[in-house]
Amino acid sequence: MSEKTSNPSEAVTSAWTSIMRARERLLASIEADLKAASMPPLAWYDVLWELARSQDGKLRPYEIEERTLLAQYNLSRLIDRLEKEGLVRREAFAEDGRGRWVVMTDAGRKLRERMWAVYAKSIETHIGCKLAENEAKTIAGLLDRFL
Amino acid sequence: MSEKTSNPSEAVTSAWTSIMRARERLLASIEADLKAASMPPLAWYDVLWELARSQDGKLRPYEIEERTLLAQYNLSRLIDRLEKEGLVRREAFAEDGRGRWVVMTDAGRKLRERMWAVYAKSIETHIGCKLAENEAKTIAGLLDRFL
DNA sequence: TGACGATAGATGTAAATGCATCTAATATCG
DNA sequence: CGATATTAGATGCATTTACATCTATCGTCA
Repeated sequence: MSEKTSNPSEAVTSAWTSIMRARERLLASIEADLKAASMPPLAWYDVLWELARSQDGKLRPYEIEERTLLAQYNLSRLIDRLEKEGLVRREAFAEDGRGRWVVMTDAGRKLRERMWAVYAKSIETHIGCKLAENEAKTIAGLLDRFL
Repeated sequence: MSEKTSNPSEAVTSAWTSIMRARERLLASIEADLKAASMPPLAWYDVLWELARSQDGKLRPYEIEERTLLAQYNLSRLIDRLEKEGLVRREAFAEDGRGRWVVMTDAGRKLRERMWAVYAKSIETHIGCKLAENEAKTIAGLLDRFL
């Protein structure tokens, strides 16, 4: 009859708060490193990275949306900013008049690489240094259960 | 001589992206549940919870800041909103003219409890259901290394 | 075909956030 | 003591985000 859901255990609750806090702390550290290197925010990297790893350096907005988990309206405006900086450009999508391509420019590729140099070091410093290989795998394995 | 930091391993990088994505997804689900129940955002809960668990139901802003990882200027304005809703009130801190107390009101206590009913169920549904007890402990243990 | 609902993406407006800076009070140290 | 530095917290302003809605196009089905 009743939609009974038992309350979360102590361990589950503290797993959740650990996820929130770890992410908060780590993101702040990494963003700080990027900023210290005069780089744009991490969200820019995420989009550029999805484009870089795609087949032709171009994706539809909705594809980027799926891969980055950005909200549609946020992505739309993020693309505006990237475009304004010359890192991507929008092109028509012939097969569907509603669609667009987001195409990475050379400047976009270059910036992504420069960002990765900083970002990679930052990941290693803040995360890699504190985890054994198998621990990192454990984290990824368990957390991917939520995707 | 050189500040050599080796690049992060595949496993470390994917641990990081897993943290980001899991948090993103879970937070979105939980916030959606709260909103569906006409409740304020999770950040309100975090502050109210810190107040509720404190000795006298009151804390200094900087204490809340430390415990929630909110930025000082964000917290200051969040307290504005809470105060406007009658959930907390600011009081003078006698021992230091610069300081303030943030005092939880009865309405604040009540709301926190109502929020917890929703929040707890949400945690259990989205997280608890997908983790064994020892897995939850593993996550918390590993992620707390970053705090 | 043509009406209708669904989908891709953009956008106006309000709210929240980030950044820099400000005020007021306290601590430090010559 | 008095000048200076530091700390707690607030705030003006620009940027970003959330929410709702809009436009344009497409797919479906009578």
